[in-house]
Amino acid sequence: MSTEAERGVRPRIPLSRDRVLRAAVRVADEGGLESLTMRRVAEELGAEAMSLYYHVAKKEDILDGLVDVIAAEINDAVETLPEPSGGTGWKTAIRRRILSAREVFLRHPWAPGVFEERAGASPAVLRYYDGLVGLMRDGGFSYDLIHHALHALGSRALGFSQEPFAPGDGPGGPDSPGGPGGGAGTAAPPPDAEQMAAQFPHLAGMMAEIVHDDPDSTLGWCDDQAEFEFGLDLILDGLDGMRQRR
Amino acid sequence: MSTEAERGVRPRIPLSRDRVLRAAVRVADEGGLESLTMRRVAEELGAEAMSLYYHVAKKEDILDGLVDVIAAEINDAVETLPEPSGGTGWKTAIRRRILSAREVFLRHPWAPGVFEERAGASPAVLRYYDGLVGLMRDGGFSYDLIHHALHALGSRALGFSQEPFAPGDGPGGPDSPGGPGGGAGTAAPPPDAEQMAAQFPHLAGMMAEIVHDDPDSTLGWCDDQAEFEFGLDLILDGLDGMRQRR
DNA sequence: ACCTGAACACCGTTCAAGT
DNA sequence: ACCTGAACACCGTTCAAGT
Repeated sequence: MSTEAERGVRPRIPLSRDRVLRAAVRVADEGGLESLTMRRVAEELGAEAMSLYYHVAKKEDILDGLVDVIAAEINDAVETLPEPSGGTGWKTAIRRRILSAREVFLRHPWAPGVFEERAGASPAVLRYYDGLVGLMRDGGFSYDLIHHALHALGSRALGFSQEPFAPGDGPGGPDSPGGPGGGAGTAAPPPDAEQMAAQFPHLAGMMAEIVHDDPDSTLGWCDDQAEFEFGLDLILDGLDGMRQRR
Repeated sequence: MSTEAERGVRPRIPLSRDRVLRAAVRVADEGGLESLTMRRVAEELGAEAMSLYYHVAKKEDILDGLVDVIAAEINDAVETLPEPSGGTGWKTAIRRRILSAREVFLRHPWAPGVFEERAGASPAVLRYYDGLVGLMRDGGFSYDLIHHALHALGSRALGFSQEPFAPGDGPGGPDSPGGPGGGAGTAAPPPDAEQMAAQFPHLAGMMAEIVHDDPDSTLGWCDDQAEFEFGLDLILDGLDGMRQRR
């Protein structure tokens, strides 16, 4: 809510890499990734931007550290989960782990964007994946199939899906194209809601039915949690079939 | 390779939104997304950065336009594909479309990052999805299942997977943590190659077997194309089962 | 109508200087 | 050992001014 400086908490406590990273998480949680500047993080700590460079090498170092912090938060949540029993216990266990990891990402909506390209650098992420591999191994998977499985799950293994297209978003976006040209060059003029049915008949048909089936979902909202679980179970069930066929 | 200015192609041709976008694609293709600055795009056109603002509203407008340009390139490739025949023709058709789309992304490695958050604004992307929906509808899918399917496919529907963790990347990254603190706070010290086996036994076991099975893949490289197709087929096969069970 | 020079606010980062 | 002021190079963007 308010910075330490504003609260009058003078910088008695010395800075540290750890305090810098925790401050960075707070800044990103409040203002998103684009608000995460060296100056803003320093302000959060009641210090100057230049002081951060004594504890982190550069901004990218903070981003790497952020991945590690969030992955550690995931590991904390995941390692207190109950152990799998027999049968398809592997699937329940993996499912539970992934869904708890997802809860962490729901608390830090900026995190997927950072994980997307920096997950490989974090030991905590490796630890998380090590747990997944162990669970699948215990469930009777070959290492080869586990390897394919991790690729197939992609970011879903970590608990987020990052979908580029949300069916139900109207085209054109928040603001109109702007500029004098008008024509988008490669594209037709921005279609309004009615015109869309003509240009994208199948899409319009699908959306109409979805809205009809669930009137609560005004303007084409989707249940993210249900869709995430649908996709997850589709993949896990497919993998289970392959596991048994060996 | 060289800018128009360097080549001596004086800015006789007036600027336009279209030329700006095509120049932006060239800049991103050559230098990646971080090299895409207003000044650099202008330079590519032999103009000044300020001149761009007569044809685009702001930089975000360029990014939206970029999505549309690449999506149009995908549509061009995809709409010349042969029509599906009977049986599970829907699957072959969808598969072909997605794999051709993927080829476009291989030519523009920066594009997934932009699509990730801006795909909804592009009419060309809508057009692409409209095609997918039509194909699945013809294949006997309900709109409801198509809707789930698009969420389950996620970015794979567009032809890219954007995996946050590539099994085989060593931890620690290109450069060491830096800074005086040493300890990463939440994480153990950076494990070297041998120590990794102790800290991440399952991961190490998996990687050892993969490297053993395919000695060509020195240092844990994976066949991206094969993994993409594995995940894609896993999902498409699962969907086909659900389609038949209705 | 189309383009630009000068200028502004804001970045990340360096470095010599403070305590 | 730890922090900072001043400064630099580089962003996106505005605006009055040129043709």
